[in-house]
Amino acid sequence: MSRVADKSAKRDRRRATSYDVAREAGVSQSAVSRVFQDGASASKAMRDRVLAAANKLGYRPNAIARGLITQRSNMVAVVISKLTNLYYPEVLVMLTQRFSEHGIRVLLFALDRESDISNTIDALLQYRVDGVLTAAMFESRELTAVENAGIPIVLYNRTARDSRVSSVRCDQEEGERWLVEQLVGAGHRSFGIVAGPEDSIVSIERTTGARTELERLGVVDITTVSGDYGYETGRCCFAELVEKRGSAPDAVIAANDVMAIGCIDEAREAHKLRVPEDVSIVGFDGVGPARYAAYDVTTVRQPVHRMTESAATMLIERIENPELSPEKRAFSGIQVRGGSARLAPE
Amino acid sequence: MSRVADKSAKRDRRRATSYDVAREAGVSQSAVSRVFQDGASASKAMRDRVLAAANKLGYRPNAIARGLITQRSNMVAVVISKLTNLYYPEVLVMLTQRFSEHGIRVLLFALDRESDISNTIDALLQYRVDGVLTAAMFESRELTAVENAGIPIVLYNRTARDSRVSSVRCDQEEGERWLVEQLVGAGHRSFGIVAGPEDSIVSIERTTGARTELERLGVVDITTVSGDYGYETGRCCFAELVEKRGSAPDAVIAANDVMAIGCIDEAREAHKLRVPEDVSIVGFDGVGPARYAAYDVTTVRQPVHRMTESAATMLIERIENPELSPEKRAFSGIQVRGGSARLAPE
DNA sequence: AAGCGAATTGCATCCGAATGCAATACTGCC
DNA sequence: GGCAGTATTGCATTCGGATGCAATTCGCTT
Repeated sequence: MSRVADKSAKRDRRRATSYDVAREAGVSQSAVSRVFQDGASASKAMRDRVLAAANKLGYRPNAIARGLITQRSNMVAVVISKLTNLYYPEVLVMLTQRFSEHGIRVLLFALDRESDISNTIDALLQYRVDGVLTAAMFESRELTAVENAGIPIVLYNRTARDSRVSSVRCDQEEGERWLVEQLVGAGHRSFGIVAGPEDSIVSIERTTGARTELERLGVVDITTVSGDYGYETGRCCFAELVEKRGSAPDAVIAANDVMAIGCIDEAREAHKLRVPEDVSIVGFDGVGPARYAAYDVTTVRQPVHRMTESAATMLIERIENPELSPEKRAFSGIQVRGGSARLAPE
Repeated sequence: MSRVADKSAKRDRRRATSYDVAREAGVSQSAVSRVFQDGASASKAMRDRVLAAANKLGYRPNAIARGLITQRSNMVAVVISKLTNLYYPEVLVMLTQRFSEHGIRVLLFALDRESDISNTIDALLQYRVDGVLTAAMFESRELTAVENAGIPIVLYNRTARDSRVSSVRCDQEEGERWLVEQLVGAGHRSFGIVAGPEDSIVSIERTTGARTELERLGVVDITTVSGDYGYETGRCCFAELVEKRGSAPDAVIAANDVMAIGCIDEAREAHKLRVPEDVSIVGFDGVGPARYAAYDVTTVRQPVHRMTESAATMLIERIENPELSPEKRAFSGIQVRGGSARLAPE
């Protein structure tokens, strides 16, 4: 009795397989398999019978089993790190949708500590993902591990010294050049730079981009401090800048919008400065809060939509044709002339 | 010649299997399999030889094949919808980390249109996920489909009429009661309510919670408008409120922080009102921007950390023991007395 | 009605790892 | 030294669907 109950419970739990459907429809398992494929040949009669049976049993092809035999899991790994900018959620949602339009699922990996990365690589290799899209830092060694496995990889907003790797990025240097030109053109002569975490490549690109351009234009009064991309550190950084220099600089260039917002608040609240009259503050990214009326940050917006579109497409192309050579795409940011800075007249 | 080249290229591409390792180590495939499991018996000598061979060949067990035979994919589906609040990214990252601590991977599904949901269900059933955690709306029919497949499911911030389903949520009604008490206690008598999208359960809970409590306290002057959780509509909603009523209400209760921020900006900029002197504005969620000095929103913060922890744990427990009965947990929000509203003295 | 090519269908095998069972090796004990 | 008892190891099978090949059926021509 208990055995019977067990068995029936088990049957309820067990999902219908192609064999079950085949039996139900009185055809072979291959036939069922073919009906659930695109290019396979199957007569209308067959198709109808199989679909009816499948429907009756609630059959769905097992993607795991299919992946085993076809050597395609139809999954890609998307790797993000915790520290990444506020705007990544958008990126994530957009990417997921792009992939899903192509029948590809996203296996998400979020790492907070550096040490996690090797575990992460291990996991994604075990799951035989068809491709990897990463917005987190990969060392050359890690890239090699993924490449050796023959898995295409696309870097999002990071570039590898290793030139064999495809990447999509926003041209941070170009964006910073524009910001600097505008600020210098408006007469600012002393500058504060608020960098992000030291191991953030994006931050490095932005701050060195800004510094290089400042120096090219003959600006010598530059003070640099660094935060962690967060609001609180934005405030601290502004305070630190003032303390270091004895007074506020003419302009502050923050490595992202959130820190720029922190700077604006700190300037206004703690230092009674007017923005932009007393101090100009600019950011980078073009995230939502940068548009809030209280801040209206002058910034460079990343063309997130086109970037994710591009990244997904590049990865899919390389999954379908692994011989495709690497490609690096850089997108120009969108210049946003907000009210948080005095700029050169247009 | 070309055949040889092909073959070698193919071998490079093909990943080492347990058979390859077995051959290399001069043992059986079963032995390799056992070495890569936890509770299996294997002598030290065997283990060493196998690990050496595995290491040499860069072998990693194929999670897909393993999943097929063990009937456990070690993946859970996390479903989010595009419209969801700004704070979901945190949720997503935290969840992913919780699961990954248990060796469970996250398959991400993002839906923007309602119609997507049936495709999504289909996809997650095909991938034989071990569990489903959803922050998007599931109709009773969809819940049934998942349950019939014997897959445990946990709802995040939604409750199903269907009481057989586990869920984790923030007690929205309680939060709204507190906000309303505070506002009424401080003497506010006319209220505007800014609701979210009409199909958002969270919004419905919040606004009816607020309205019920207002009515209980004898407040009759209530005007309701609705937006889409975004900043822009927050601004529009405030304008709409003023237009509808002919003047601003004493207080505005927004369904989330972002719209509250929109209201604050609109009140200040377009209507030259002081916040909170002329109008009090409160939100819900406790997202990052709510803390920015320019807004300092009075709100109820969701205990995201505990909620995600709880949700992940509940799902994992039910994966490991499917007989476990459903459980609903409600967490109290954290009261944040910001500067955007006049409140009753503590 | 016979004949021919194309479309369908079934058979058998494969993907890569897990596992019950049986065979073997090893341990300690008398 | 012999034997019971335990720990290792290998064999064979299994998970669920895809696919090359051969057998069969169908449609159409003459």
